[in-house]
This record gives sequence, C-alpha cells and structure tokens, in this order.
Amino acid sequence: MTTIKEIAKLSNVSATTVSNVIHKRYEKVSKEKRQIVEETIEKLNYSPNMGAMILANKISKIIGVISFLDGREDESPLLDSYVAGMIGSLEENIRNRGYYTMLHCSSSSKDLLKIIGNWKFSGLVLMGIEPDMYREVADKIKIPIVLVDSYFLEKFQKNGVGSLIDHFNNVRINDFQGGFAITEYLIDMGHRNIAFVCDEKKLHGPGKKRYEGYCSALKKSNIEPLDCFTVSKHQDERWKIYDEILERGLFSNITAVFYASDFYALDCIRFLASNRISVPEFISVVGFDDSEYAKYSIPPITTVKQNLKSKSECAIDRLTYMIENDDNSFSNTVLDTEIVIRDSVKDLN
Amino acid sequence: MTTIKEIAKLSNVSATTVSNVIHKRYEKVSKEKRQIVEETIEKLNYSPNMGAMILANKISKIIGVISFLDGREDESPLLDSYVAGMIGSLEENIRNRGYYTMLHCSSSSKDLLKIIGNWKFSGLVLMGIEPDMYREVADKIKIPIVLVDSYFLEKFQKNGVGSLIDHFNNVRINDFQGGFAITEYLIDMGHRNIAFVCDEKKLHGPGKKRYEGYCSALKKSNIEPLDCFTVSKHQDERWKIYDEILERGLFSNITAVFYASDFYALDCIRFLASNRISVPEFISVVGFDDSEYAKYSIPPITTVKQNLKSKSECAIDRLTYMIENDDNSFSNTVLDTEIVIRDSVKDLN
DNA sequence: CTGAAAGCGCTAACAC
DNA sequence: GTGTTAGCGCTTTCAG
Repeated sequence: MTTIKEIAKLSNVSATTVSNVIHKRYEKVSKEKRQIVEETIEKLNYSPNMGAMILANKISKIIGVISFLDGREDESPLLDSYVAGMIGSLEENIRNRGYYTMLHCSSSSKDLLKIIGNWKFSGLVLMGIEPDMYREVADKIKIPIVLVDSYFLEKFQKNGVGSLIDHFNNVRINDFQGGFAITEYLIDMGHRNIAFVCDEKKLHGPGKKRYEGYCSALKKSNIEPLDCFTVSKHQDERWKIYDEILERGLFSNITAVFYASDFYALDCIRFLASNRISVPEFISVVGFDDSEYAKYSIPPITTVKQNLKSKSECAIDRLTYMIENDDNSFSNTVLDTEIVIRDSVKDLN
Repeated sequence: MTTIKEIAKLSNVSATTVSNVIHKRYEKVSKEKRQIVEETIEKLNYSPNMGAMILANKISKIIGVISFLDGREDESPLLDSYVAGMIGSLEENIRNRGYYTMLHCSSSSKDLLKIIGNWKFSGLVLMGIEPDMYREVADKIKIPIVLVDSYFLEKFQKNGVGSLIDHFNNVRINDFQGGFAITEYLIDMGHRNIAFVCDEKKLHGPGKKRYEGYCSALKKSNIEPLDCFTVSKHQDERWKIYDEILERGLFSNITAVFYASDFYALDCIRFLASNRISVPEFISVVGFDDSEYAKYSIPPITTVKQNLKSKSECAIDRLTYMIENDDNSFSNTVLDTEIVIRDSVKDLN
C-alpha cells in the first residue's frame, strides 16, 4: 500500500504538500509541485488509508444507511421490494458523491449509537425510524441526519413538544396528495362507493395521510367517506376475513377498493383470483407505491407512484450539502406523486 | 468519545491492560483488574474508534459486499428481489458475527481495488463476479474472499488454466440437481413435451447447469430434450415473439415450460393472461428461485427454492472462519435445492 | 509556498 | 501480570 510519505519522497516534497494537493488546497501549492505530485499519485495508484483519515480527521466519508423497518413476518427489511429499491438507490447516490455506504438493519438505539461512535459517520440516513428512537439518537450525536419516510410531525405536536417540529430533515412523499389524486381518479371513473384499506402499522404513518387525501377527494365530490378498514399483517388472517366478507355478501355496494400499499392490493387480487373472481370486472382495486407488486400483478395495478430515485437523490443531496457546508439547519422535503394508470380499474361511465 | 486511555486512567491500569481485556486475552490479565476494567468500560459506554483500529491493526472488521450483477434495464441490482434478499440476509449474518457491512455496487475492478485499499476490509463477498474480473482482483489482494453465485469453473478449465480450479471459495446452489428435480416432477405429472427457456446472460452461468439437469431428467425417462430457447431481457421483444408463437400456433405440442428464473415464468403467465389464456389449464409453467415473483403470482408458481438464508449463512460462516483462523484454503460449497409445489402445473395423469 | 513536528486511538513488542 | 514505548498514515498548526 502506497502512503503519502512515499508519494512525498518520490516527488521530492513534504507530506504536507501532498496532503494539500489531495485536498485540492491549490492556493497553498505551486503549479509545478502540484503537477509532479499529481503524476506520482496517478502512477502509484495511491488511495488513502481511511483509518488514518478517521483518526486524524474524525471524519470517515461513511454514510450510515440504517433501516428500522421490520419486514413482514420477521424477515430482513430488504425483502420488501420498496426498501430494497430505496437502499439500492441510496447506495448509488452515495457512491456517486464520493462517500461510502455502511448498511445496518434493525438496530436498537444503543446498537446504533455504538456503531456511530465506532465509525465517525459523516452522515446518517435513517429509514422509517420511530419518534422515540429518533429523539434518543439525535440528542446524543451531532452529525448530519436525514430521515426518509418518517411520519411523526403530528406526534411531536400532540405531545406538546410543538417546538420540535421541523427540527429534523425528512424526505417523504406527499401522501395526502397521492391519496387525493387516486381517489379523484376513481371518482372520475364513475365510482362512488370506495373503500380505503390499510394495515395497523401504516395507519400511524403514511396511511393516515393517504386516508385524509381519500376523504378530502370524496368530500369534494359530496360523497361521504367510509371508515378506514384495517387488515392484518398475516395473510391467513386476512384471507379468512375476506372469505367471510365474500360469503356473507358484505359491502356488496362497494365498487372500488383503495389499498394503502401495492402489496395488499395484490394480495386482494390474488384472493379474488383464487375464488375465480376477476379484477376489475367484479371490483376495482388500486394500490400505492408503484412497486414490483403492482407492475407484475395480473392484471397490472393502477397505483400511485413513489419515485425512489428522486427520493433518494433528494436525501443524499441534502445530506452531503449539510456535511460539506457544515450546515445543520432543517428542511422538510415533500415530493409530489403521480398516478400510474394500469388495468385494475373499471370504467363505470 | 471515551478512549482506551481514559478507561485506563479511571481503572488505574495501563492502556495495554485495557486492550487485553477488550480482546479477551484473559491469560494476560488478573481477575481483579479485568473486572475493574470491564466495569468502567461498561460505565463509560466505551466503544472503540475503528479508525485507530484500522491504523494499528490493518484490520477493519468491515466485510465488503460487492454486487456486480447489472439489474434488468440499468437499474440498481437491488431492484432484483433475489439480490436484495441476499444482501439483506448477508447483512444480518455479518452483523450477528460482529462485523460491519459496506455495500458497493457495480464497480469496475479498478474501483474495487481502490475501495479495498481504502478500507482494509477483513473480507469480501463478491456476488456474481465475472471470471476475468475475479482473477484481476484476487491476484492483487490477499484478504479472504467468498464468491456467491459465481459460475466459472468450466471457463477456467477451457482456457487451459485448469490448475486454477477450486482456487476460490464459492457458495452456490446445485443448479443441476434443481433442474433435474423439477423436470422429473413435470414428467411425474404426465408431461412429455417440455420446453426450457433462459435468457442469454444466465445461459453462461446457472442456466447452463439447469438445462443440463433438465436434459438429464428427460433422458432418464427416454424423452428427447428440446434445444434451449433464449429470450430477450426486454419485455417488448419477448412479448412480440410470444405473440408470434401464439398466432402461428407454434410449438402447440408443448405442455409445460420450464423457465430458468421465476421472473420470466411470471412474465410468461402475464403475457398469457393478457391474452385471456390461463395457466395451468392451457399450459403448465415452472420457474426457478422461489422469489416473490413466484409466491405472489396468479396462480402461484411451482418452482425450485434457493434458500437465501442458508446460502448467505454459509458464505459468512466460511468467510469469518477464514478471517479468524487465517486460513486461505479453498472450498466450494454446493447447496441442494428443493422444489416448491404450487398451482402452475397441470396434472396430466 | 513549503516542511518539521505533534498528535489522533490503538496495538504489539519489549522490558520489568 | 503489567506498564512503557514506538509507530500505524494522515492532518494540522506553526515556523521559515
């Protein structure tokens, strides 16, 4: 492994000069020396020892990507195609900006604090962290943090800690707008009796906003929204209930179901298919996320698109800006969504 | 950040003793001191500065997880649910063994060599690397490497570099056995005219072995295998050809198709569904991998299960063993598969 | 502009 | 068993 010292010796300069060249502090280096140094760096294929860098600098160029989302049924969170895609996209952006990605899943706050101490992360991307844990972590460290898909503005407010609002960087989509848009689309297609379905967990986060969008769109058309239906995370429980609904002919006036996520929308279509009932002829179904589940469903599902790429780009842009400009101010980014029309909605007009 | 020195001072011992306690070199420390040190470590919530560790040790406890697989259509490889699941599972195993995961995608060998130099990785997991690049990388570094899903034994042999065979650690599944088993299942179900389909790229790797398994199972039953069909990576091209096949009534004697991956099996089912043709009534379809595509297809696809968990556990077991025992011997691990029977095959008996 | 020197936190001889 | 010391590779004062 070539070191700065060797470069220095071979270039007939001091280590300091080499360091200055590396860090592009060109005001401090003459043109000639700079050129010589750059050449020998190139020739020896020098690359810095990050260990020494951390030690001297207290900065590692590592961005910690931490996922707290517990996947369905105890699996790695990466088994969820949304999370996996997000992490892949984050890695890409991090790499393109000259940082390194350290991936760490499902940790306790103690765990997390420890790993942060170990590595002197330059910055942190926290995916789906819960309010309590965020507060615990953020209080104890001073490195730039960007949250992705975190939904606890209201919670802070309700607890009377209103002053904390916006005291974090969060990148998320406009769930309200997405819920509104797709509900409006359903109304346009002639639907009046539309159900909204979500799981328990999501209801505390994005699901709530999506539901509000749904309600708002219906009210705008003078339609009374229905209460939110909740489904279990476990397929057998879900299908049991679906069985019952089907058998008893419950909710037979409903013509469309808006699922708060593609996964459940697909699950519903699969349930119906297993009973030889087809979508959208029997009932229309829409989802949310535009994940692979929606794309590769039969029929493909009309849904609300979350643009992973712009989300992750936005997060890493913000994070690197904070790191490089020593800026610790806060900004909340809300990305608009767009609906993707496929084949799971029947036109009632 | 608390350091070893502070621990030492507060415990009235030297830094060396603290270091010895941390590294569990208990022969070198008296019981009393050990206890005192452990207590203050606990109290101060000490965690080591990995930068210093790298510098002093040339060892980082980082395992580099590198993916070379170029995802479908230029996306991050993590968009493929198989790769994503694998990485998630690797991370879990790495974490459980006290190492850290650095994720890096789609790099050139130069890139890779550089990042290895930067970080003094303790070990490397290379996913789907090509022979040439592997040789280039492996020649230049001496850290433990485990390959996952690499398929180039034959290639080395053909090139006359036979002596290199087994000069690497590879963990993969027994594609031949998997291909054999599912083909035999199809035969058991009364199918005689079975097609095998694969994409160009896979054909050079796992697809080949799966095809051999297919051939072998057919021959065992005295059935002449068909040539391997290749499909394009691009959906529109695939569907165009499928259209033609359907229109002209080509291959109408075929009763079952064995796809070398679930993704294409699902794609075929989707194509048929879009033409109002249902599986398995019209034709039987099986896949390979047991990915989400197979699980959530309509109908669910009968397939060959790759156990991600055991694969990644196996890889990390091997890697940490090599690291911790300074063992650089080679061993090739081939994991058996099992078939998962679902609803995409018609019983012709 | 340039270089010498100290120090970041930890480990590994080595001497006691 | 225990402590002292030197040094890993880099950055950063601070003199020149």
